[in-house]
This record gives sequence, C-alpha cells and structure tokens, in this order.
Amino acid sequence: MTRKAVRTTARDSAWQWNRSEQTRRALLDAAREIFCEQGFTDSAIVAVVRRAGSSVGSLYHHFGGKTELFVALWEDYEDARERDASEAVAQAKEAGETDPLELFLVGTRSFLDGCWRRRDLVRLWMDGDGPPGFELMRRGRGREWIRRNAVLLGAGGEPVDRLVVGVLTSVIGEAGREIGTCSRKRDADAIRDATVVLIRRLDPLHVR
Amino acid sequence: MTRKAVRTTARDSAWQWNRSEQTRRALLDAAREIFCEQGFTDSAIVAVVRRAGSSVGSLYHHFGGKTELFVALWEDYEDARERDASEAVAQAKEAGETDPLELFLVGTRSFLDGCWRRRDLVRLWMDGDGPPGFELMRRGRGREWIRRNAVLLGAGGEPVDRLVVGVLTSVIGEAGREIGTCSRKRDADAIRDATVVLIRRLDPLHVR
DNA sequence: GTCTATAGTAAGATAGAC
DNA sequence: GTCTATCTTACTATAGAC
Repeated sequence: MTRKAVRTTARDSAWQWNRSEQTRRALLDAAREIFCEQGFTDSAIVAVVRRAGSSVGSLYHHFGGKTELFVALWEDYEDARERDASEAVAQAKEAGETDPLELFLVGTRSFLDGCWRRRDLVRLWMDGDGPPGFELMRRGRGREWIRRNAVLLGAGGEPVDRLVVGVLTSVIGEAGREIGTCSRKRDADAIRDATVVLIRRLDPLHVR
Repeated sequence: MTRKAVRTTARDSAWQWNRSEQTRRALLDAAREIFCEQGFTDSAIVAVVRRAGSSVGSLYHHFGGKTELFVALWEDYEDARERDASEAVAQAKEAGETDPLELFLVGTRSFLDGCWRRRDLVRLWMDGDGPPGFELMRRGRGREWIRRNAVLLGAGGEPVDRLVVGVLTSVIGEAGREIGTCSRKRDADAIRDATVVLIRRLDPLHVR
C-alpha cells in the first residue's frame, strides 16, 4: 500500500514536474520567437501564449509578467554565453596559456562566436526595445563581466580606468551587434578577427 | 484705416507667434525636467503640461504626442551638438589644421565637452528608456555622423570598415556616457583626454 | 492657439473554476 | 498547474468651447 502510494506520488510529481517544465520551456521558446519577430513593445502577451499553446494564467504562474518573461529569456542567454566563455578560457589555461590579455581574447572570441550562433537574440537585445530599465540591467551585467577581466588586465577604479572598462565593453558589444546583423558566417568571422586586432591595439594592459 | 488694420494684424500675429513659441519652449523645458527626473516611461504627459503651465491640448497641438515631444527634445540636443562640432572643426581648419584624424579629434573633443554641459540629457538618452524605436533612431544618427567622418578617415563599406565605424561610435558614445555620470569637471576632462588617446591608438586611418 | 473635460483603447494583470 | 473570462487602470488622443 504504502509503497504503491509512494510510487504513484513520485510518478505523479515527476510527471507534473515534467509538464511544468515543458510549459516553461514552451513559453520561453515562444517568447524568443515572438519577441525576435516583433520586439518587446509590439509583442502582446496573448500572442506568446498562443504560440506556446499555453495560457495567460500559466505565463503569470511561471514568470509573473511580460517584463519578467523577457528578462528570463535574457538570463538564459547570458548564462549560456558565460558558460561558453568560461569553458573556452579554462581550456586555454589547460593548454598552458597564462598571459592575461591572451586569455581575455580567448573569452572575447568565444563570446563573439556565441553572438553568431544566437544572432536572433543578439538583435533583440541590441534593438534597445526592452522593458524599462532593461538597458541598464544589460549594461550592468556586461560591464561586470568586463570589469572582472579588466582587473586582471590591470585596471583600477579611477575615471580613466572606468573608461577603459567601458570602451572594452563597447567594442565587444559593438562587434557582437555587427555580427548579429551579418548573414554570412564568413563576415562574422572577419569581424571577430578584426575585433581581436583592435583590442590588441588598444593594449588595455598599458593604458595607464 | 488700412494702415491701422494692417498694423493691428501684424502686431496680433507677432504676439501670437510669440505666445506660440513661448508655449513650445515652456513645454520643451518642462519635458527636459520631467523626463530627466523620471525617464520616459514613468513620465505622465499631464505632469509635463502641469510643470509647463500649459495643457494637454497644447502639447498635442505643438508636438503630436508624448513620443514626438521626446524626439523633439532629442533633436534640439542633436542640432546643438552638431553645431558645436562643425564650428570647432571649421575653426581648426581656419587655424591651418588639415590632417583628417586631427580634425576628427577636434570634433570629438567638442562633442565630449557638450556632453558635460548637457549631462542631464546625456543620461536621459543613455538610459535606454525612450519611446519604442528611439534607440535605433539614436544609433542611426550617431553612426551617420561618424560614418561621414570615417569616410574621410579612409573607411569603406566592407564588414571590417563597418566595425571600425561602429567601434568609433561606441567609444565616443561610451565616453559621453561616462562623462554624463561624472560629478566633477576635472574627471570629465580626464575622460575626454583619455578618449583622444584611445582613438589615436586605434589609428582608424590604418586599420585596413 | 489654448484649454478642459471626456472618450477610447488596449494591454497587462487577476480571480476562480477545473 | 492550467485555463478562460473578466477587470482595471492608466494613458493617449480628441472634441469642442473660448
């Protein structure tokens, strides 16, 4: 009896978890499509749930609103690309690379390759059409990532150091944007390589 | 009779023009205050007209809506800063400067000084909280300005050239942003000077 | 040209059945 | 957890008097 009850419960909850997770994914996938097609403002919440084969209630249950759905989509993306970069850098370290600038550039290349693979989303973030405050959130996280690296590159907290951090953020962000608008991989790769050249030329290790 | 009628009409229309222009200015000034305080989204149209001592009807008469008011404010700003830059460049030319990069940098310095003087607005544009499509408009005009200069600096239409144009836009934009957040003129000047150093180092004349 | 008062609209958010 | 139907609310936009 007990065993059966437990088995049933476990099966039920596993099923429910599955269903729940499926709904969440379906909503995120639909959100990716709708937002990428129409931007944030022009996307109606009902269009997303229709595409997902779900309902407004479920969307609110899982995410809490349109803004939060957009942010969740963005966080998924950010997590994926940070994972990419860490892995690439870790691999380079294992291969014996120790120069900070070179490691930074390995991360940069990996980031830009990710921009090509997920260019629909890149265009979405770069359009500037997100919920209020999103731009600041985005810039904040981007800067944070660069800042961690810039510290390794020798930047401090002075205004000029902040400029270097900002410029690196901008250069890499701009390159990502350009790659997002490419239609051919060849062009994307050319931009990626040119970006590396530009950053080397900026020589962030020796700005001070 | 006729003369008097004409005089009266002229005086009336002059007065009306005055009043109309005053209203327009009052609305723009109020918009600047309200938008800078609360951002675009959180600013209610009624708050602007209240501050301006005007009315919703007038606002619609002069601008056509909240979005257009915001854009009008931005265009005023853009016109002013382009005038600044052209004047500075013209002056440098008169002084005998002919090197394209140096002239570009004169314009850059002038632009960044304007960012300091109008830092409330700079923060507003950079927040990413504008009407839908504003970011694209802003980027479009910024790129256009740089593109004109980049042509002089020898850039073409290839992906890599586009990258250079984009990066210059970004670097200058980023510097403007940083200056916008400064509280001391001294820091703003330091950033301006560092920006010039960075752009020289990018050496946009010889990227290809 | 200016203003007040009002209408329209549309979308995000919620309540409550299943 | 999911869904449908309804609500609310806040804002833009207009109509029409002065």
